[in-house]
Amino acid sequence: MGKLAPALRKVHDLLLATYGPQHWWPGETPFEIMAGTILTQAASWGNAEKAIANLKRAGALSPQAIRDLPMSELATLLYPSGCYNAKAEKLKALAAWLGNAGDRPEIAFGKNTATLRKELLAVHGIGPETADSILLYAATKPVFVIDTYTRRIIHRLGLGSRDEKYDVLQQLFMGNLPVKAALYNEYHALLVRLGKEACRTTPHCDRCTLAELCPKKT
DNA sequence: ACCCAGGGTCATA
DNA sequence: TATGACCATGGG
Repeated sequence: MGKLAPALRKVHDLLLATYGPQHWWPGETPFEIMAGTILTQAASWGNAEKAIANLKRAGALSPQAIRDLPMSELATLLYPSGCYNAKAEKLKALAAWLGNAGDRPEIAFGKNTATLRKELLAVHGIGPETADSILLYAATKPVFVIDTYTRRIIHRLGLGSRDEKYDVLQQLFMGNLPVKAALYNEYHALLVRLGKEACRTTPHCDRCTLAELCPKKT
């Protein structure tokens, strides 16, 4: 456990006391969660949800169905989430990868975390944040997800530079907190919740929930 | 009329 | 390794 363990715990506890449990990731099946991680890329969750609803309505929320759909029809279903042609390619790649495990995420998730992460990163459309979101929220692996909100908040708290590498930020959390999926799940969701509230619009944390923890402005 | 949203890929230097 | 264009819709 590193030196910043107390600070990071304090942030978590304050956020949890303020906002309560976030109940992430919304989604009824592992595959729905996996699809969601791709559809929400650079898109609001609301728009991603519309695309998921379209897939459900079309009976296309399964790897097999996505492989069978023509690209143009798949893209049409994804329209509300933006970047729909790019995302159609990404879902095709995800569905192809799941095919290697007999279309059963539980089988794929049986591999050790490091191996699984490498495989996910090799899939077109899956980068570090998406891979880790899948590992944490679909596979329930203890992996901390780093997103743009997290970067900003860590910087505001004076715990890291703005352009820190992904792996470094991830280690900041995983080296200072118990390695538990339930904790990482809630923590990341709370950081996103906070990011939506105030930490984006205020140059300093005056209006922010974490104001008491932030360095005071000079 | 911008800027951003629970990013990632690809081309270029 | 490190920027920048691009994907593209919808809400503030």
